Amino acid sequence: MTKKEALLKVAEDKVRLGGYDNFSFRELAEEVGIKSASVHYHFPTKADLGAELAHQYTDNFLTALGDPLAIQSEGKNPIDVYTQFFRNALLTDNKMCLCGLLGAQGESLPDKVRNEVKRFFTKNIEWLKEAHAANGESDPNQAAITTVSLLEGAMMISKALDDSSHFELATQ
Amino acid sequence: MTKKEALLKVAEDKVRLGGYDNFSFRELAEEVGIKSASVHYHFPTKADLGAELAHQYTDNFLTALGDPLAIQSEGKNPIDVYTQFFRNALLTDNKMCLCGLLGAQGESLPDKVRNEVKRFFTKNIEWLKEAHAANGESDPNQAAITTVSLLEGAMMISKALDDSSHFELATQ
DNA sequence: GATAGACTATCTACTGATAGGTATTTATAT
DNA sequence: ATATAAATACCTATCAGTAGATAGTCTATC
Repeated sequence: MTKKEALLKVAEDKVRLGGYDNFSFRELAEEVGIKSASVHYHFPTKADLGAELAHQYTDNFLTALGDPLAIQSEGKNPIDVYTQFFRNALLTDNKMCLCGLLGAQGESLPDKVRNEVKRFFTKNIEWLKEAHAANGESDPNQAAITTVSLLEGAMMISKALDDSSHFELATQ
Repeated sequence: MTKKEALLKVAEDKVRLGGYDNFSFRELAEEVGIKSASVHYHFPTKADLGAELAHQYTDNFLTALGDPLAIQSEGKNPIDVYTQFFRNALLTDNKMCLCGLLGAQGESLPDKVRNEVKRFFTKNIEWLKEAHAANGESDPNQAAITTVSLLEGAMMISKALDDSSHFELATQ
């Protein structure tokens, strides 16, 4: 893993725990074993780092999800698969969705970062629309927005109350 | 309005826009017309301010909501009333729910603040359980958690995409 | 004269950012 | 093949700005 990759990894953990302000160049540098000035070589500004982090997070998530139609053709319900990805993020990582937290902070973020967060949700809703359409939902758009809202909200409540059984109840 | 009340009001706006780190004693002082050192007279530490803010927010919200059974006896569905309060918070204030944002940031907050956020959600779920029970729901607890999850999530998505029509769709 | 609510002045710690230097590797031109 | 140029990835040193917090002082009110 390159230093740059390591920086993004450490930053992701910190942002998912406490938001955009929950990491500093000095902390990242220290955990990775370089100096804070060197972080600026890889990411000119903090906004650049945040934007690249959200962009990569989005791409990784969508790649891992795969294609909703392909999932369905394997006999699985794509909505269940989607839900399972959120459950894993909460239970395995024990952390919030990166873009959920950043989305809530939206108005205080640099434009660059906010745009990447928007991209995350736009692409997620597109994916869910396809999935709900494939399931024969009468209003795939509404179903998509409801699904992502419920999952992000259930994550938030679980983190707030520090009890992931709430996620299970809300997604049954 | 006392200076202390004014401080809490300014702090609430800032937290609801960007989270716990989105205000400083200096900013609050300036907007209220006192010096930052004087803020420490009213709130010894930032954690004290944050905790009192969340506590008051919770009390104000529950008081405004009223009693679910009383609402029902007026011929209204308490869940619709609850939803309307969230809608107002989003549309009128154009801001996130204070405890939604703080809840997502949970792990990076001082214990004092986190406990007040927990209190908000615990009390909200209690209220919703009563409301769903009054509505004859078979599993009021699950319904309560689902309701608050969906509303908080819909708020988050609306703020992230800067489009409150998502809230309307998700809550239909 | 005691208390409340402000003040001035100051502290230490940390923030993101910049300028400029040092190896090391890679690419290009002679 | 060798000299030169350029890009890579780090470094030291430092900056101005801001953070939360404290000690001690003043003043008005009760």
